[in-house]
Amino acid sequence: MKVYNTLSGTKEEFLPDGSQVNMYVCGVTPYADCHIGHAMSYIIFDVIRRYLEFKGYRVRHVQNFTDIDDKIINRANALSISARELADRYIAQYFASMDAINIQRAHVYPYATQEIPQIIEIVQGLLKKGYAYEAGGDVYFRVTKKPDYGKLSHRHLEDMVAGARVEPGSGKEHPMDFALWKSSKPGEPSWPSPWGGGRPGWHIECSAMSLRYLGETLDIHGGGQDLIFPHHENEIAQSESFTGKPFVRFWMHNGLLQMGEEKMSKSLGNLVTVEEILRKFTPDALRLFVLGSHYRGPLTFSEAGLEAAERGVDRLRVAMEGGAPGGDSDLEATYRRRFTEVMDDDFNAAQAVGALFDLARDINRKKEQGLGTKGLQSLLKELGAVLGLTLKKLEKSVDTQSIIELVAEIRSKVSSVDQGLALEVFSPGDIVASKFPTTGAETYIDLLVTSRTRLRKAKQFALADEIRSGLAQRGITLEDTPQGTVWKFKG
RNA sequence: GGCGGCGUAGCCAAGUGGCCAAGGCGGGGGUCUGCAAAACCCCUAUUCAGCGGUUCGAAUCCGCUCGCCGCCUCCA
Repeated sequence: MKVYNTLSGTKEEFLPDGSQVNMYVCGVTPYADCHIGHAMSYIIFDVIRRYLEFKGYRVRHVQNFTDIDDKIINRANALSISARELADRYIAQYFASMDAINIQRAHVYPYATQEIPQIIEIVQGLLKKGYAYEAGGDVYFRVTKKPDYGKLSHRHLEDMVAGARVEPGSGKEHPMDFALWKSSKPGEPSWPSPWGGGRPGWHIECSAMSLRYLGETLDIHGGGQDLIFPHHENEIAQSESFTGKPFVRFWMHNGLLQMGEEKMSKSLGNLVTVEEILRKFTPDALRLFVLGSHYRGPLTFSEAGLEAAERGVDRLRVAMEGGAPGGDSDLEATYRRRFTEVMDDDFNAAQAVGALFDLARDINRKKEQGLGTKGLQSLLKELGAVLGLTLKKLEKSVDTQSIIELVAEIRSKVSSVDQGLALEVFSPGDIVASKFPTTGAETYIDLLVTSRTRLRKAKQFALADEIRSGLAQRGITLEDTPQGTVWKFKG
């Protein structure tokens, strides 16, 4: 399979050492709710991992939490809680959001604050080799000592220095030198070190964690494109200077989520949280929205786009319903091959999704023809799962009370039309059931559906249609099939 | 100033030298249905921002022009 490598700027043949793939994905700084940009990135790397596993690789996935930095300290101070408390709160929130959108958990989630000894060891090693220097309790990386500094982001030191926004740090030898260790100010969280009390710089934790949990050379290191510079560039500088080995075989970066004309970012304050999205759309719809475009390209957030994705995923859900035993091994093999071919080409999930829609059409076609569909349906389920789609039926909550009101309304209308019909439509047992509002809404919906069927048999179509439209207003759709009427929640 | 990306049907979007330019949403027609819904069938880009060039052949390669965006500062 081919995978695009940011380092080379081309697609390369993906050949890990053995059957194991070591994958490190940059995690979050837990100081705020997860937004859909995070969702996009982690959905993408979730699919990459799921596909590698589908291909038979054993993936070891490590993802960090940067649980100490300026933003955490500032936010914690503003809320008058400890940095630890704040980080723990948002780490819990991170897991809740990601679990909700069916992201597989990494095997290890190291915390920056729990890797201090490893970090200090690396900083000491870099000092010893002359790649770093101390300046007043801070330790900086000496970028001029690394001749290929800039190789990931494809820039040169001279160009960067020429840029307007580079400000020389007080004790820095070179404006692009970056902190490995920062001395702490009074009142800030602090860890003892050979250079005095302080805390790690932003980039060093990833070098320490990946080295400890995955070894000197990673197969895949991923994150958003916004991390290419300076974060990942600096990680390379640190890690390779320390170990003398190549740090990463494949650098993978996802495109960024855009909000209309501008990007979504914390500083612009135009964030949409995962929680907000899930109030309106299903996790599958969010996934389909993300996977509909290429992972390296930008994605523009839009409610209309998510609505389209919701309708689309509903087609896949419908294809999973019903069906008869039987298979079509040729067709199954064709789809499996098509799916694999496009995913082998740098995880072209958009093409894979296209294959799933065609597969769904073939399933529905066979259903119409009365042919066996179970084989194709289990394939759709399997390939959908590789993309992290659950294809679960929509489950929404309904207002039981409003359904009961509809029952009462319909009953009075039926009896005003024909007393005898009323008795027939709502049998005594039905009416007894309706006197107990503690019963779930399903009971009443079923009651209405049954009554509607009887009304239709009696050619009372106006009343039957009132039941249908009444339920529709309450978020429930009816479908009359040869096997009878089924109801479902509206998408 | 440096680096990188984008511009494909009403909308989203795949496609990087050659079968009819994926797929989704939307729209139109039809089948089914008491009517619907869902599903299925057919239609919805002779054309890929514009202009030149390379080639037997380009949306795909090269050049220029126009428009848009990201990174270079915390960010997935």
